[in-house]
Amino acid sequence: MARTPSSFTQLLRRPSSKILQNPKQPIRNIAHDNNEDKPLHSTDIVNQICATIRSKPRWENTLLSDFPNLSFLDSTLLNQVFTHQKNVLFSIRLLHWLRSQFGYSPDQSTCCLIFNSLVEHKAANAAKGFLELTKFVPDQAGIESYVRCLCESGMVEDALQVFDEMSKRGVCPLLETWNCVLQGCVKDGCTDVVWRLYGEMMELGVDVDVHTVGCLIQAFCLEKNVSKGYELFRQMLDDGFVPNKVCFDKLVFEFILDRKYSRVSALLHIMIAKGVNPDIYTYQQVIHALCLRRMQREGLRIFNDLKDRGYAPDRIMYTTMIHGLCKIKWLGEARKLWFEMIQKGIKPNIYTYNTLLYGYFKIGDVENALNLYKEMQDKGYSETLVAYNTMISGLCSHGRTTLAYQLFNQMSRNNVSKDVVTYNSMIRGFCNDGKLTEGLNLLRELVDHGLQPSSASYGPLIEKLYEMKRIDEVKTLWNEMQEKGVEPASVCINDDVVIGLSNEGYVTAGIYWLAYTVKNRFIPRQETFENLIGVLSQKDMLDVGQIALGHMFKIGYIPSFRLDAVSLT
DNA sequence: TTAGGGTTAG
Repeated sequence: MARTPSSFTQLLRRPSSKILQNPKQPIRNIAHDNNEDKPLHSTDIVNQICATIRSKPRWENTLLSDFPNLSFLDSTLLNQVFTHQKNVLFSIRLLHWLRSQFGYSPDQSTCCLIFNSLVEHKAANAAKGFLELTKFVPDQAGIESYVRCLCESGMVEDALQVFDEMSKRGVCPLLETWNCVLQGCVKDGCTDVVWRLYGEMMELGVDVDVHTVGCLIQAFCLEKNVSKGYELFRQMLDDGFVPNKVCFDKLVFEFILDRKYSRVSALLHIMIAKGVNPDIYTYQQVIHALCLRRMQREGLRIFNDLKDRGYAPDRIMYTTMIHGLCKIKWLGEARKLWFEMIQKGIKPNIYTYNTLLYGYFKIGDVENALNLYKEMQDKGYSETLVAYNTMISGLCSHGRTTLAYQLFNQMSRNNVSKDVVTYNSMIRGFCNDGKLTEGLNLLRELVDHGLQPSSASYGPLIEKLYEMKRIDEVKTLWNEMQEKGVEPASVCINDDVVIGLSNEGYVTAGIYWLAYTVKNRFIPRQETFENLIGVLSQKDMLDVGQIALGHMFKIGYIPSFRLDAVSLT
């Protein structure tokens, strides 16, 4: 059985022609869906009204004069117009126009017609707005379609609200609807809701199916409880069911993250045996997971192997591989793939550009990064949150704080909202430049904007203030951090500063750090532990010292000092 | 022809 990542492609056969194509289908544009179905009770007038609405951009200004003798409140006529008018967004516009012109409010049958059409066309937002506007109450089937429509459009919170109301009224939804909501929750990463809903299903005695269990497997994967997910997966197979392909892919991904390569091989074998062939989605996940585990070399081998076997990597596959290579600073290989994809006719998109931009900064090639950013500006890719964040962080890492701050200020002018990453990057930049006041101001601004600060918001400021011996200010910041429940992640908060603060009498810092370390079972340096225990011992905080010592033993560190010397026994 | 996959700090 294959057990190493690079042998994962051994089972591959040449892909069928459909796999060679980009599997993404173009999204149907409802704004151009002009199927000329015959109206139910066809009249020329209906056709003319619809044609006018479709062809005149500002028909609202002329519709009355275009049809001077028409009674726009004739409900038979309106129903025909709404039926014939296939473009749901135009229907909504017409509805608003009729309201403002004549105070029109649609009757039950018209509401039903428009609402069903909106839901059918997956216009979730418009459907929501329509319900709010008209106070229309759809029938049971309508509500269920609406819930599914909301889920499929990613509006899971709205869907849950309607869904929960439905259960409160004692109505048991269709299995299809349950599954759709479960899937939506999985997509949103809300596993707690998945378990709650599944519990309700059990209580109501709903017969679940492959899709339901598929969602549970995915939920286990999301919670990093892959062994539980796999158990359920095996159980399904034993019962004679074949789980969704997504489950296979997610399990493969998680097993690679867990470095359980024999499990991955087993899964790939099962897939083929069950007629669920691994495809570029599967291998994209394989490469992504390998790169996350710093196994880019293996990932690249698989990537090339796939090409040799006739698979055509798509844009996402290229982006994933390029990103992996950028992360380990293999910019030469990354650029090779960048040009290769262009040569194959795949244009880099906003993700690919951001990735390469990150790569240039990673190796400190600011010049090429700036050139690429110019290209992004030309393509209209530059004014997004991630592009700005990549630029600001990259520029700050290489001493170009002033330019970074210019971009930072440009964001508000261009109506791009900043997030905690934007602020943290800029704070770090200012601190590196010794511009503490500016950094502190940004921390205030971050909080004022209602964003939740993280340890990376405080870390650089605390470190710099400590370096400058402004201990009182450090204490204030530390307290604020603790009050906001921000954990002192070791990548952001320097251990030596924590111990130093404890040593200077501010033991709170050490205790908070210790609680975080023990809770998350982190493995800090032995030296940090010993220093902390030393401080605690001097301060007669033996109980806390015991906790530190206990955790230290658990990790496997053997204290280099004599225990009786710190009077902890 | 179900959809599912990719980008930013420390």
